[in-house]
Amino acid sequence: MDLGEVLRIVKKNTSYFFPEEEFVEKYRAFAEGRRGPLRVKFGADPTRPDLHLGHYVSLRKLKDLQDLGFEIIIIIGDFTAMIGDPSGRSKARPRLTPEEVKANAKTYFEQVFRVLDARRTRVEYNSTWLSKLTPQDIIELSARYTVSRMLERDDFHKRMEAQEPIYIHEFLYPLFQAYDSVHLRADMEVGGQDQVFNFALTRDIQKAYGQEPEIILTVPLLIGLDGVKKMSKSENNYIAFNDSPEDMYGKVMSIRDELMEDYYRLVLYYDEDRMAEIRKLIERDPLRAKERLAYEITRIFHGEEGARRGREHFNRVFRKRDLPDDIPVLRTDEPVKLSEALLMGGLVKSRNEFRRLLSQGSIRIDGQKVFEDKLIDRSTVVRVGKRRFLKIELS
RNA sequence: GGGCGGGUACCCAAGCGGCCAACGGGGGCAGACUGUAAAUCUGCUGGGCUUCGCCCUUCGUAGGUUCGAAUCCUACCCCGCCCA
Repeated sequence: MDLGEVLRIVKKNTSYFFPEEEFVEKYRAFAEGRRGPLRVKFGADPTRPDLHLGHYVSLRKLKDLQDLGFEIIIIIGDFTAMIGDPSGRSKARPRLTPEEVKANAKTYFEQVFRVLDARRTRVEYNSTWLSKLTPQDIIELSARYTVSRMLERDDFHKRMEAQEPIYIHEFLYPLFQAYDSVHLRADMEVGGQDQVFNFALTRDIQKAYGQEPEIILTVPLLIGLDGVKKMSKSENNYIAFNDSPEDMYGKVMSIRDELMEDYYRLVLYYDEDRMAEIRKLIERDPLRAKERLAYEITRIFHGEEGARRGREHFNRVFRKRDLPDDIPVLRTDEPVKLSEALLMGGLVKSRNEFRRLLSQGSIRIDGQKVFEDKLIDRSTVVRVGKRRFLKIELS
């Protein structure tokens, strides 16, 4: 494969790729057999094993690199998880026990290896080397960077201005992450756009340890379901790998129209020719464009069959306002009040919530709105709002 | 260590003796509309109830003053800023 083609693949959908000359040099050496494959580092956060489409953007990129013959190294940050990445956050995360880390890592890999080839992927836990660092080592490491440079980082800067606390150990996060790269002699690191600071710092640290600095490759952040913030678990605006086909399809349908283009490009990975086509479709027939997007994305994770199921469910439940084919059932042997049934079925959290919904006309029995707490004395289907259902079976 | 400011519901943030379950915004939920769980508009958003009124719990923690406190006092815990 010629260099131009390699660069085209590597640079596709990146927000930041730097420095290109260093990459070219390393790649040439690799292609000419003067060195082994480039070691590409990717950090995983074991506190949140539930992967979502935002992660998919990075993983898809890694897949390309893997297919170019590079060595993909996934770092399970079990040690750094005790600190918590300060990126975009204001609170430290809780510490995890080794057992929790192990369990999380397992679910994590189940998801990652739907995209990457497990046999060709190396996995490392950073506690392996970080827990062996002595206080002297840590002093040595932290002596390579200054406080003011650390404070340049956007997150810290904002927190300073907002007069929010910054704890000293939070400075250690980027330093330890950098040390991972030193330990592995990483040639390249992949991550989201929000990792640019950490990666840049890593380059400096590597140089300070007399190593060649890693090449930085970041992918754009995917905007989440709220249409504003980046997709993340803590914002609860994400589409997870493990969402059911119905949820996945529905969630994609719920993104705002303006986001479709991003999703086509970053998630479906369409190239420029197809994007031109898609832009026209979005313009002409946004609903069809979104249906296609929802179908294609669901298909990645659930196959053709799952995508069809998701679409079918959506059209039935939301467009036609019919009942889904899979409704939770509450069995009872004597008549119950509607409020009791919904409480037991978990459709409402409290009686007060029930009363509110009732007065707003959100509760339907067999399709008919009800406004009082009726006694249910026959088998029936209750719908709360658009999305909550309960079948009550009286025996 | 000293001085000052601050800790309010899921988040941000008003309130500063009774009209406070507590303004406003965000988020969430719901209704209308629609091309969808888009957009837009509207309502609701601690719990319980014998439901248009009542009871319980909540304003960092623990006590106290008062007929009555998120609002005043005391102690303690925590955060920010400045000085050292």
